[in-house]
Amino acid sequence: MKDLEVRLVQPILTAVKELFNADLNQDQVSFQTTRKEFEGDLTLVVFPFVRFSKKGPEQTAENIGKHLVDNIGFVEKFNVVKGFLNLVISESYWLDTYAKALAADNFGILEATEKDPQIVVEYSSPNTNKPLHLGHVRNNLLGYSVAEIIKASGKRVKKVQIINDRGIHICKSMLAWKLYGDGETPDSTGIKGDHLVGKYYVRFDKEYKKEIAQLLATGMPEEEAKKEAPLLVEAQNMLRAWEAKNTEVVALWQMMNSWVYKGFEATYQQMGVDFDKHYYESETYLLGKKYIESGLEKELFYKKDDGSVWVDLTEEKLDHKLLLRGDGTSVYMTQDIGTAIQRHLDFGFNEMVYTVGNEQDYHFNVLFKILNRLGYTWAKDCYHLSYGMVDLPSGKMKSREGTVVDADDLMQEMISTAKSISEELGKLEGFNEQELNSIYEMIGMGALKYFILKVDPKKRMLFDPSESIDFNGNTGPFIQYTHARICSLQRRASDLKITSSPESKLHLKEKELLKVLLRYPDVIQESAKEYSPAIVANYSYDLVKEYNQFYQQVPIFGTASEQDKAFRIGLSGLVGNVIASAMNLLGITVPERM
RNA sequence: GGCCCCGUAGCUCAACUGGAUAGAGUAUCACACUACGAAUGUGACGGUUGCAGGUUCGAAUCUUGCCGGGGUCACCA
Repeated sequence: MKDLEVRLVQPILTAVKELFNADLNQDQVSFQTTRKEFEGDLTLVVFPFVRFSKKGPEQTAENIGKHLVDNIGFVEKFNVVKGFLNLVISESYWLDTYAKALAADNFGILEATEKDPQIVVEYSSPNTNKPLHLGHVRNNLLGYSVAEIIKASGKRVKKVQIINDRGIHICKSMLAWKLYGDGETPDSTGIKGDHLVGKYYVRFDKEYKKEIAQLLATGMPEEEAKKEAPLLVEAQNMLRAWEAKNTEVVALWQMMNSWVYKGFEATYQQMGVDFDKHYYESETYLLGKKYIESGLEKELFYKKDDGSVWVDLTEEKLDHKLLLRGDGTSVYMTQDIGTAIQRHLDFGFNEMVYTVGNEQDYHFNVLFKILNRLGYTWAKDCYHLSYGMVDLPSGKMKSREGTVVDADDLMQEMISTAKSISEELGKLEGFNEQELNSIYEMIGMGALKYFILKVDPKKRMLFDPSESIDFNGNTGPFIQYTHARICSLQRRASDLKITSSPESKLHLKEKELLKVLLRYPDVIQESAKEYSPAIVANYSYDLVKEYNQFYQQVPIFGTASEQDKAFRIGLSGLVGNVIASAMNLLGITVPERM
């Protein structure tokens, strides 16, 4: 469609010039796809021209329409409804475009070369003190998928994450394990490493609360009790010992983190996400300091009497923000400044995308402003892909109240639900155990991924575990099912020795389908531009729906002529390829049978 | 309280960035399997796009004010 628009803009500008003697620029030309109830393929909105033509909208549209038909070969005819000029594009245009799509190796996907822009996409970035939960699932799926979509739009992409492997949170787990752990390990207990460490994080909180209660009973004020509780003091000591590189503490830290990494690796693998480079906070947390200090010398920042360093962003309508503590240690912002600069040194990126929840909108707003103030012109090329929280029917997820949905549990539950539904439907006969399991996994994970990715990232969304595996309607399994059916069709066609061919006449239903199909390249570009996998997801559903209608109404192996059969098989095959390709961008695998 | 995001059918989500009669699914009801896979398709029902103004040929979309929901304003990350 974009292709059509590009080819029409100039002729339209010329038409306006010749007919009404007005010079317009191409921004004033706006198209939309013709609504189904009208005849036509592309619609030009003529309202903007009315003031130049000094005629009514209908008359203006008539004039332009006639001019286009007379001058452009592929504009066959037109009709006018109010101020809308509906253009009918010639059949040969559609067939040519279709033939090109069919001949393309990977229709809609652009391969990046060394000359194309380099994009860094950060996502996941977990803490190492507890396992991943539903919120991380949305983060990972979004980040991975956006990276894949940007890649498909013809740019180079590096996927990175920063692992928050140090700090008070991991010390809490370490301390609790040391005190109450009895030497438990993932091997000795059979518990996944991240879950085991998470278990001691919870244990810490429990014991800590007990201590606070005891202190309160002695009459100590609550504020003080929270700070003075022996466990917390000891955890803080541990953090200091870690920073001082105490060998015992560092060894414990390394051991427990290694458990967590192994656990995360399994979760990432199940989710189907991966990374090109990991950054560790333990290695980067000191990086930002020198940049703050040099900024201080240039008087971009200021120092308070207690020695803390601040930036005044009131001119940018933001607040004052702390950059270095009074004791000279760094804060979250300091590290992010350092890491951003480091990444630019590593990759020389043209753009960097941070996939982080919208509770950090303010943080990233400030971060980019500071980078800009430090003189990094690429600060404007940093983008915060901010996504909304995932709600449960029971309300908000709260770790304290135990209403957190664990990522591993969730994925297993989706897969086993896929299994029970499939068994109930009595599908899937003639597969062996291994094949069955692989199909259940594809379906369960497909349902989960699609359910999350079809929603506009910036919107808060509701996740209902019981309703998420709906296999009807706008769902992953519905799309997978259509793909499996198309594969079946192709197998049969091959048995019947029908080869696909683009040579045919376009019947109405085929043309409708073709129009949707040929939008795919534009959809990828738009989705990449908007950082929204939802655009690809919703498009896939449109395509599948259109195909199912086509399938229901148009016989493929029946009474059709040989030529029509060949055409329909070719068309179906391309639909199948586009579905597989689009799902692949979302990290969803499509089975050939299910 | 200041700032930011969100509010669309009973429910879950769309709407090509200002365009035609706001669309899908789900739920409810009614149809269609001797069929290329019914995990499907067709139809009915369902709306003052939170409310009230403004901008213009035209507003769910831009703007102002209210109402409701969430987030954020840490020497936490």
